[in-house]
Amino acid sequence: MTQNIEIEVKLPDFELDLFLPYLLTEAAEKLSHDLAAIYRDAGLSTPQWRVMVHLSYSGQVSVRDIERRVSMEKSKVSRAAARLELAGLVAKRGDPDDGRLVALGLTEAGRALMAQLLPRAIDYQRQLEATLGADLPLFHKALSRLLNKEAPE
Amino acid sequence: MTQNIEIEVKLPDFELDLFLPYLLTEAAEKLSHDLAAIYRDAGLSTPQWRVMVHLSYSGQVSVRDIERRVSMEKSKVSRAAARLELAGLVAKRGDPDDGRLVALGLTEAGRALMAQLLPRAIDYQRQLEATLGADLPLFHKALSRLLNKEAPE
DNA sequence: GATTTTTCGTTGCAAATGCAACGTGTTTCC
DNA sequence: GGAAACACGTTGCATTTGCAACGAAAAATC
Repeated sequence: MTQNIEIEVKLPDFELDLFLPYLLTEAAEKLSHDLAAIYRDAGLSTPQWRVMVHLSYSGQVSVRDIERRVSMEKSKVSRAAARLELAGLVAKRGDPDDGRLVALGLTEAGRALMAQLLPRAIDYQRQLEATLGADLPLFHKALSRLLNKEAPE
Repeated sequence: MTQNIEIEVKLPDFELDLFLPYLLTEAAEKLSHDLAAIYRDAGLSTPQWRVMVHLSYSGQVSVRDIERRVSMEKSKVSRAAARLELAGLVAKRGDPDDGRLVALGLTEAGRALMAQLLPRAIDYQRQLEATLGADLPLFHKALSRLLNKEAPE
């Protein structure tokens, strides 16, 4: 007859406050949330904002280009672009050379909107850089190391 | 009679690759994605994982506690907890002192699972720390500065 | 040059999300 | 002690999301 022994499994110590995936997520969500105040009044969602930003400093661009550059699902890009077109901020044409591609570009209204929003985003970036001060280059270096690190296993 | 002059709105230069909200989001998503490989096989979603982690180093805890501590919507916590209970990983009791509160805690099965998963998460953290090397303390400092920075406006 | 493969963008669908509203229980205030 | 205000956790609902599947178009293969 075996005894019924209650074994309390011992868990390793774990400091959530030092856990980098958690910390980074927190920081990213905070910055994105604060930034969103800039474009939300203009009726833009976050995916729409990202598309607009990309179109602001690129010329004619396909959905696939944005997908790769901003790492957004192509369906997300597609839907964001559709709404931006409805709002008159983005023009969507077929690429004359390749019938599969769509050529996205800002309309004049889109450029006018971004001419208002981008300076505010740049200003926010300046504030963040000021917050980091002299540590900024090192912070960038650290981020790019994390981004380029290959996945484990 | 006014001339119809096409004015191309000039947009300010904008380097997405240096934009901190974007960079942080990228890095956070990458780390979270890589980490998810550890708990996804166990059938845990990300919200469920977060709840499990919190319960691993706290005792009996209410939904509100988790909401505040891990900054997850209470509905998200509630639904994650409901599924964890169904899976037998979490026990949900009413708090005897306060009838509104729910007392969440790991079951033995839950502790056993986390005893498997936590070391792997800790190992992943060690890899990240190794990647950052001597810059780790400064990186932490930078992150906490960004997190504590008050929102503009 | 016809056929198979691949690429691109959209859409259908199931699941997840955020928010408000609700029921229940507790605290506050008179 | 009763009424109003508040806190907690769940649920309903509209919206968003990710993924797979699809049709159209181009590339690759033979």
